Amino acid sequence: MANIYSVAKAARVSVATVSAVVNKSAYVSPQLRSRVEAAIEKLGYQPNLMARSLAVRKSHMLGMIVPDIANPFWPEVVRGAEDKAHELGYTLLLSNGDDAPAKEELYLRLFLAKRVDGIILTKAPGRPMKPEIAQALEKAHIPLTLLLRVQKGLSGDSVLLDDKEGAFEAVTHLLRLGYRRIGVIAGSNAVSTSRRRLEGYRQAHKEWGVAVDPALVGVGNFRIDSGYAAGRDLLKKRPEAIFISNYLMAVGFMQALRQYQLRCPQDIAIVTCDDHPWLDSFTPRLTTVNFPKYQVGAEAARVLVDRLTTRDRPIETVQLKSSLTIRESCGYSLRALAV
Amino acid sequence: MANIYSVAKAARVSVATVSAVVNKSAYVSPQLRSRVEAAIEKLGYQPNLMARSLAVRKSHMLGMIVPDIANPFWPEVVRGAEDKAHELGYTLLLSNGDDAPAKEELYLRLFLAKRVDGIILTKAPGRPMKPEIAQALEKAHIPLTLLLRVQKGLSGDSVLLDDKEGAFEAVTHLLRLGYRRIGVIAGSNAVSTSRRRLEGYRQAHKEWGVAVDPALVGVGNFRIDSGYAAGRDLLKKRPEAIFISNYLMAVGFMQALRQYQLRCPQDIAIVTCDDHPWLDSFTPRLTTVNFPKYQVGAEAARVLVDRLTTRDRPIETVQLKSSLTIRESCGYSLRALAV
DNA sequence: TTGTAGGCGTTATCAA
DNA sequence: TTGATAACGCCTACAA
Repeated sequence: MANIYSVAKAARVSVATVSAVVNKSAYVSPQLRSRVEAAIEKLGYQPNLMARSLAVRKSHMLGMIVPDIANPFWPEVVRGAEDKAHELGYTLLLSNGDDAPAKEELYLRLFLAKRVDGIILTKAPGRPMKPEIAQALEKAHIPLTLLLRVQKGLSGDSVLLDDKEGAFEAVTHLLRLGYRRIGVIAGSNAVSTSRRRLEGYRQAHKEWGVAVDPALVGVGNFRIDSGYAAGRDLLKKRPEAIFISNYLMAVGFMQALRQYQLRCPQDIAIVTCDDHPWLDSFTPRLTTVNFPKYQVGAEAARVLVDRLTTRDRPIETVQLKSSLTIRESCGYSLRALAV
Repeated sequence: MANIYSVAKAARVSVATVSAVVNKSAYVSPQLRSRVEAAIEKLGYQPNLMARSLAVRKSHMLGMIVPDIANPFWPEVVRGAEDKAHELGYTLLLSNGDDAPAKEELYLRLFLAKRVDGIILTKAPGRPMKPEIAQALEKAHIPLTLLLRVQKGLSGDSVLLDDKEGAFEAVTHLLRLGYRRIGVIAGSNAVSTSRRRLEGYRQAHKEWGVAVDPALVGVGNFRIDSGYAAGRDLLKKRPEAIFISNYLMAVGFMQALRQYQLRCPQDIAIVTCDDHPWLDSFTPRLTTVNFPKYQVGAEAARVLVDRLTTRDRPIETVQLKSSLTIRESCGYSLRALAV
């Protein structure tokens, strides 16, 4: 493939001149410029970005670790991040950490070796980041922006959701409809997101002066199986309503419901997290806490690139707002009169 | 960050020796080896993969263009491709082409500039690939593996689905249940996948000696809106059943159904393409043509890397098999006696 | 305004 | 067995 020397030769100029016209980094006389441009055209010259990165010591690549792109929560987030990254001139390197610290470390090391300029990380729960890795990141001046989850020991910019407020609204909605025995299926306690949603659940109860029955608090891991398992347990305790911390666990919960031949919302009301376009079309139509997924990803890329391009800026924490989308699964239509 | 010179100095050896131990590319005496290893450890040395790529003229990166990661069909495919790529020592560069030729060209050029070793492409419909780009790919020896869709003028390895057979099975299932006025919502005719699914639909009718009513053939673009629009039109023609070419259009169709206050499967039976774990949990439970999405992605990466590592191999075309997952939306339970 | 030359971090080819 | 040294393709002072 053509390189800068071949176009320089073809245009009868030096490589510096070619570089100048390619990067518009210096004035080049019209004659030379057009000769260079003609040569570029003729040879189909594409600057080698790897070589350029090596020279300028900037890869213009961003690493991103999400738990699992196959979990329907993430695609939109990734799409947002990718769109914004490209818009700003960066390429995204995507990895699935599976919430496993070992995998996360593997990918972090890969990012380090690839000399990405920055990293968007949704931290795996459990083991905190290895000091060696944290130091290497530090030494290489590779900034981290935390996505959704925070963890003590990890500092940096972050873009978060209003998990607590979202859960609070959701559970308040249920309380307002008259439900009192409200269960919850939370995610792992090791994840800040889960903890904050659980706090929201508790806070709502407190404000309404309703005691939380500990037997109605279930814990899962954000995957379908765990929603099913937690659902089987919880349903024995006869809750009137339930708040579920993400979509996949809600799917699992529905399986349990089906098995017990219970109907929603007649036998039990449901409010879940994460909205999806298709929820409108199937029954029961879920009432959900709707997080701005695309925007989360876009903001993460934006914040990270800001950090990269303007130095000495204070740490930035953006918190995006959720909104409650009310459909039938919360029993709204049945209970409306009770409001 | 430490480079090969600093570890060479720290270990009092030459860079060649360091390189040899890092890559195990030559015998190094135990003494020197351990000195080098100690230095690497101490300095936290990570070889710079960009520099290495420049030197060996291999980036170990694969470009991948999918229409839209936010369309729930793709995440699993991408996950499969990513897992396999990593397993084989490659990194995936993901881009969303939005089925827009202009975007596709943009990303193809980016891949070219980044010197990816190979490209997995789900071709956008419409305009064929620009000759200049095709030639550049050719000249740079960057192989293409086609994902799901073929297009005349584009050659190379490919991994495809048995679209026609899948659709044939689906529609045959409906015919077997006794439906005769069976509609279809196909994807764009410019996409080979759509055409083949439509062929399957026609073939099934032919084999059963049932004439296809042209008024029952709708066309969309794989997105929700188009499913809704096509649904509104089609429902006026009073089909007894319908076959829909992908999940998102099925979601749109359900909206139309809801608007007309029609029930599935009592008023109309539905079979769609693309299965998802959550389809089990919501009503109507869709009968679907289940494509092995993860495997599609994994195979694409595998085929591409095979092409990269063993030369002079014949073009490979892998075709993966679908299977019909029967639930209630096809009216199976209502019609079972009729079989 | 244009060109020369050194550096970015590796690998690979030869000598020694 | 080890070590110089020339690529790899580009950028960027610094000179002219």
